Amino acid sequence: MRHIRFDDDGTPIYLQIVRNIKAAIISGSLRGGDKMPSVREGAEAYRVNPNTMHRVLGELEREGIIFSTRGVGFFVAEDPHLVAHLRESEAARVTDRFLAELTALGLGAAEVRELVETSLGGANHEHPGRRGRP
Amino acid sequence: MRHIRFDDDGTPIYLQIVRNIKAAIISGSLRGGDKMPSVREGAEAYRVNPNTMHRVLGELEREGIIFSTRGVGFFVAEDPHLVAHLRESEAARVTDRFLAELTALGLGAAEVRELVETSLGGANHEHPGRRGRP
Amino acid sequence: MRHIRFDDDGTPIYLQIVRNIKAAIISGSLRGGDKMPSVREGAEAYRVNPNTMHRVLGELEREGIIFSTRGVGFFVAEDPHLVAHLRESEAARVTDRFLAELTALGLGAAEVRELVETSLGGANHEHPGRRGRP
Amino acid sequence: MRHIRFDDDGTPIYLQIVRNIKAAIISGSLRGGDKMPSVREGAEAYRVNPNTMHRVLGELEREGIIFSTRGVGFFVAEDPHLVAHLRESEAARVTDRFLAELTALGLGAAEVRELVETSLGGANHEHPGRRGRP
DNA sequence: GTGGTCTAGACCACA
DNA sequence: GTGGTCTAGACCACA
Repeated sequence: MRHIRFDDDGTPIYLQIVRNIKAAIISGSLRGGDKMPSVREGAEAYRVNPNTMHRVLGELEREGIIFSTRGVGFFVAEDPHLVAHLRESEAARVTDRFLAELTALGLGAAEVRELVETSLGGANHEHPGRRGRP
Repeated sequence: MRHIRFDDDGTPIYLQIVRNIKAAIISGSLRGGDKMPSVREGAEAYRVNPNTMHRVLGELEREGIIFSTRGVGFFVAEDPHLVAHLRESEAARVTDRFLAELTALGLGAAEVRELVETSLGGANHEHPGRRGRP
Repeated sequence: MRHIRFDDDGTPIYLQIVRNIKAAIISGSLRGGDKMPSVREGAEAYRVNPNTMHRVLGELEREGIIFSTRGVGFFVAEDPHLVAHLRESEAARVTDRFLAELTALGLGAAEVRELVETSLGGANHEHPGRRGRP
Repeated sequence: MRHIRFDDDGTPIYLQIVRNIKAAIISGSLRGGDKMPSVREGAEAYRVNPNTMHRVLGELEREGIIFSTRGVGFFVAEDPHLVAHLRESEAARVTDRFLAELTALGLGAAEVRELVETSLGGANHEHPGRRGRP
């Protein structure tokens, strides 16, 4: 019998770590100016090869999320809009995956809207402080 | 430094396999009346312990998706609405997770709708054969 | 000569324990909201493996009779109709087994009724407090 | 914590074996005139002490179900009514236990009758060949 | 063979 | 601590 490989959803490890670090910034547990763990520390923490960790930091630097100071290390960028930008791009990524999954199940736009409205109706997903006046 | 375990998203393996099998039924690669792989075969295929595979099949049986005949094997139920029911419940699960993720990012209902509409507009997510006439 | 295994009546241990716990709830020695013994304590008390005890508690949870709070323990559900429901389902189970046994002995409906009436007449099986006034 | 002993329903082993042998006679797998296994064989088969097996055969002899011929062994009695008598006494025993269990659950005579009628109605428990004329 | 039960023992997340 | 998951491996009944 054929061996079925399980898909962790297939995302390469280095991108999973990238996302994990972005989540840490969005949640505020990592802030502008904070020093990142060194390649060696990060590799140990995530149990990956140092090369993989290097790739992670390189990708984050390429996206302008962190920057390096030679001989010192990597630091989180001090851009005041960093969190907002990360939030937006994560939201877009999550939404794209959501629509891809529903499409794979054979649903169309109308059914997607219906599902979203039903779920929105069930719980209060309104962001606090943005509700209309009483 | 603490070791961070990477997150397969944390879902237990047995539930991932359960979902995988449901997907096979939704996609039609597994049909009503089909014999499931035996506990031992499935365990080998998914590279898990037979106990874990048994748990998977037990869970599917509990949900009425498959049934077992002792000494013979497990079979997919022949309920004509099985695929429709699975599709619905999977869609609901995916939608709930989607809204939970966006809420965690701090988005409200209006922003969710906007994201969905933008993504729906971007690509053609209409189910083939369900579009209105021109 | 073949070794005959004696029959605990063949019921798996985990189901015997499940029934035992239901009896404790029906009899009132276990009440809504009560904390159940932990998996490890129960395993020791019933002299079974923790896995088996976990299966017992899992089955009771699946039936809605108890619920678990991670890191805290299992508790008896606080459903006001719990005892009545358990009593009914146990009575039905006992009755089904009774009729199956008599049928296996070759008895028909008329003979079953006769046996029941004879036995009811012999002893006082009337529930206390439900008899008519003198 | 106190150790809970499980009850196999408490019946002594020798009586369980006695019942088992009676069932074999009722079912016809043991017939009038058949030779019983020797004490030593029976002890091995049921995995009990020879003393226990001796007690079993003694009890069956006392009830007139088997008889012994010195130096030869035990044989099933050739009484033409043996099966009918065994059937009746087993039916009475089963019925008594049934009523005891329902009484323990707090049910009265009316509820017992209702349960029996409901269960009799559900399946066809009529003995074949005893149904009324068409 | 196939499913079903059980023990032994490890490791994890959560509180 | 407590529940939850998983592996390893044994033994059983049923067909």
